[in-house]
Amino acid sequence: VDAVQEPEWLDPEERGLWFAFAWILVRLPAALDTQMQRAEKIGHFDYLVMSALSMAPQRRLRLSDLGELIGSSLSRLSNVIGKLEKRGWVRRESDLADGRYTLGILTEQGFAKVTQAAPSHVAEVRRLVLDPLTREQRLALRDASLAMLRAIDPGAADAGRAVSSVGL
Amino acid sequence: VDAVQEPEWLDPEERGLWFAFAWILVRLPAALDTQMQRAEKIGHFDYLVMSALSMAPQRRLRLSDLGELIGSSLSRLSNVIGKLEKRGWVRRESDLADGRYTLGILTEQGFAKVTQAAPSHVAEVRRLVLDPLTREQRLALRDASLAMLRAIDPGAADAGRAVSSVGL
DNA sequence: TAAGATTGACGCCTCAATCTTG
DNA sequence: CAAGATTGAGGCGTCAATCTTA
Repeated sequence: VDAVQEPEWLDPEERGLWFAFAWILVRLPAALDTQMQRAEKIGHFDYLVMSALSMAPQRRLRLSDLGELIGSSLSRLSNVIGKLEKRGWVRRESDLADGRYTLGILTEQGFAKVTQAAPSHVAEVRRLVLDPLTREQRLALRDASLAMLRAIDPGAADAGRAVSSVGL
Repeated sequence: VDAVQEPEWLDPEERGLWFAFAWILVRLPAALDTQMQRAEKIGHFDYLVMSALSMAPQRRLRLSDLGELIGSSLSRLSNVIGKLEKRGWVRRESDLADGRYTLGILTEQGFAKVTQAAPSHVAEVRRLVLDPLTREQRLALRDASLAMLRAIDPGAADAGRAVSSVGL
């Protein structure tokens, strides 16, 4: 245990936090994704894309805006949109206002799918995140998240707020 | 945890937490991985593997134990060990006590690499997680993490403790 | 020229099938 | 057989290069 003893190492209290939290960072996303895949036959990220579209006016968004909103690269998004197109849940359309943009548009079937899958997702978020925490812990976790977010990317605070208008 | 009658959607307070936290779940691991890749030319997961080995007696571990310790599948681990072998940081050896096991053994160069990379990693954890939080927030985040961990996998509480002896 | 979008190459992860050892 | 480990196929993400539109 004394193999790596840097002057800059973490003290026991810091380690207690970091190890517990690091496990969450690994396990929680995996758990959410597995649940969505099993229960609804759709990946968590795909669901996020469709969820964002479902909340947007006209259920449509420019791909670049959508990417920014959910924190995805354009190339990843392009592939996912292609996949969702094949499933009949999303279609593409060139933006009439400016041909450089491509609109991602949720189809009726896509909207139906999101509507069907949402309760399952919400239930899982409740089960794994909300329910296990006390009200104080929930508030602290929110504040801690915002504080870390500022450290990670000072410009992302706005994006975070944008997402919250979407309904992850 | 079978909730009897949960609302289908989140109320504003719950959403405030979930959106902020979900953003962390996406950004923080990516930020840590990018930093390790840039600064030390090694992925976060690879570092974790070598770090675990560096703490073990004789700097060696059975692959199955190592996988359990850091929460990795055997196939993923096998590939990573192969990669680290090519870099000269790890070598394999059959377990003399039971030939079914394979030992992953950290080489001198591998140990040197971990030792060199550790301060950089710790500094980043401090910068993104520890420093932005108050002491109260750190304690709350730890407790919240443990509570969520129990909900995700009741048996993982022990694993979490095991990792904390390793020095993620 | 710049920004949005797309594509292909490459690497990584998961799953299932397989090999090995006891 | 059972457990540990390895391998190959398939899906996915990133990066860089390219195409398109303004």
